[in-house]
Amino acid sequence: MPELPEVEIVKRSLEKTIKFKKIKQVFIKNKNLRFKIQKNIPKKLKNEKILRIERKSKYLIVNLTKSKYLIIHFGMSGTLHLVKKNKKNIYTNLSFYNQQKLPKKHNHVEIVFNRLKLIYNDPRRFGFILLLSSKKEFLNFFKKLGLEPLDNKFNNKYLMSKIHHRKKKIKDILLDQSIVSGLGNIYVNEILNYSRINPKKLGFKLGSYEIKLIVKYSKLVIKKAITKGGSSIRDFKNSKGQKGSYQNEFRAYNRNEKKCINRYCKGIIKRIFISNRSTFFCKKCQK
DNA sequence: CCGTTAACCTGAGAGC
DNA sequence: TGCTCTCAGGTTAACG
Repeated sequence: MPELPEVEIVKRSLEKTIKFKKIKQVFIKNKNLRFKIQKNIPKKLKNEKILRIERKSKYLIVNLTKSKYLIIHFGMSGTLHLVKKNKKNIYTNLSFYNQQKLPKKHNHVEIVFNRLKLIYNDPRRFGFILLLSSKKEFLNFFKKLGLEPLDNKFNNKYLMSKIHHRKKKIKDILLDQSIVSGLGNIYVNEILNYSRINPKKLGFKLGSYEIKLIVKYSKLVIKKAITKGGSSIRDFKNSKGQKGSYQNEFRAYNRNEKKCINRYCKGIIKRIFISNRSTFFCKKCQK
């Protein structure tokens, strides 16, 4: 579900709430996520202190003492929730998805602190939680990831080198985490609309000017999305509490049959499918 | 090596 | 009300 900006928001929230806290206990209610949760996690995490919270593309990284890294990936439907203890389960929304009513049967993991509980909830179970126990394991796990859009090294030259020989559609290329990491379906749709590039266009057909636009707007869109607290979709009804607002800025995603917002363009956004994923674009200006 | 497709899951919403 | 169908913010194994 969450792409880079949403995970970044969760990361920042966790920094304010659980950083430097000591883990008292960990419960695994259901180990069957995308990967089976290692049995020894509760034992290994007990009494560990949280030193740092980091994020790498769409992965959340909880850095513990003794070079332990708890990796959380949210898949399509994973969210984290903080529960204040003792009082009758009052939820503090950290995920920015406003799940006021927490469907408890999908609470798979609970990390208990002194007065707080951190809960991993994931109906579809495409996400996972993994413990890496050394810097070496850590580096190995992430070695295949491409640069993130906001990395200074993510520039025209880098992207050109990754794209110029590819026969895949540019949308599929941008979703490939080994090329650019952190983008997902929403933001790729947005970036291509800003760049006025047809998502079906093949990589090797893109000119250097188009590559330049993609680099520019990848940075712009991701930056703005973080500023806006990410995108919260499909839960608009629950309007209390904090929630992201980038969904109000969408130009393409979820805007089937609506007017293209690009300047001087009066085209209509259409929905098509590319690699089985909803794709929104304007035929008139995205060439 | 490359590109494409199906598969992994549950729930919400639409249409009948 | 209930049934069936489609779709959902992701990733990757397997195939040609």
